[in-house]
Amino acid sequence: MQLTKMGRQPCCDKNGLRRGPWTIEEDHKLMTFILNNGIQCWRLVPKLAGLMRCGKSCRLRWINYLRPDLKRGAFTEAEEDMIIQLHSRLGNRWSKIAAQFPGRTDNEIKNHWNTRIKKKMKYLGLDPRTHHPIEQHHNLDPTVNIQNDESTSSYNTFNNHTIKEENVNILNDKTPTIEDIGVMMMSHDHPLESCSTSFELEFPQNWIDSPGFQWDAFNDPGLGFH
DNA sequence: AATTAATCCAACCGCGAGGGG
DNA sequence: TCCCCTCGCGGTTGGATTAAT
Repeated sequence: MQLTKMGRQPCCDKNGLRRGPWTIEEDHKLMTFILNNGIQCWRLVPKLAGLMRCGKSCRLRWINYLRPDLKRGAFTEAEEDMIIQLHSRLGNRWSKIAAQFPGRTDNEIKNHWNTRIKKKMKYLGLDPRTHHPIEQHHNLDPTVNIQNDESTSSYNTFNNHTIKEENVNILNDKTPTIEDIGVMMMSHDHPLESCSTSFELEFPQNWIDSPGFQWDAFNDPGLGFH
């Protein structure tokens, strides 16, 4: 890759710019600036907000942590099921997947996939990339694994679901992929809408408590927080 | 209590897409 | 058409935390 010829510059001028974890003060500066001014150009944001960060870092911090519409907390089983379904169709297109989950970030979903769901699928004998069984002799026996299996907490995603009668045909025809299982569960009891009803705003308490913070600012139509 | 291993997740990096001059 | 720039995406890293020994 010939960066100099193509003119692509490093994301930031390394000299004098801070990296690493954000401080409360930095968060507050960035938040205040965006609330008051919106976002026109990320490259200008740190300069105008008085931050010694590159625009890219500011953008990431805003999107993954400061955005007021972020839904925090653990993923629900329904969300996990939906992620698996979407991943089987979209692959590692995390932003596309995240678009189906209001309040979740692509980074959050990606991390959850890499740390939890992948392990769960491997444990079930499924290839996380293809969503198909890894080896034939490790076939998932749906009648055993989908029903309650108290001995393995890794099966939780499937534990609390029963299978519709018509779906038994699917299981009889072939070894189900995790996508099949997801379809069965979605058709049964977990419409995605149920995930968002528990939507909850949880801001970093430290700067909510700080002087000058006003929830009213989020009503600014220019910011699109509705 | 100390050390090591495992896990989690925020943040960084490199790259491609796309737009403007 | 080419060059430059910004933005956004996906992969990866590394520090903090937790669990195990």
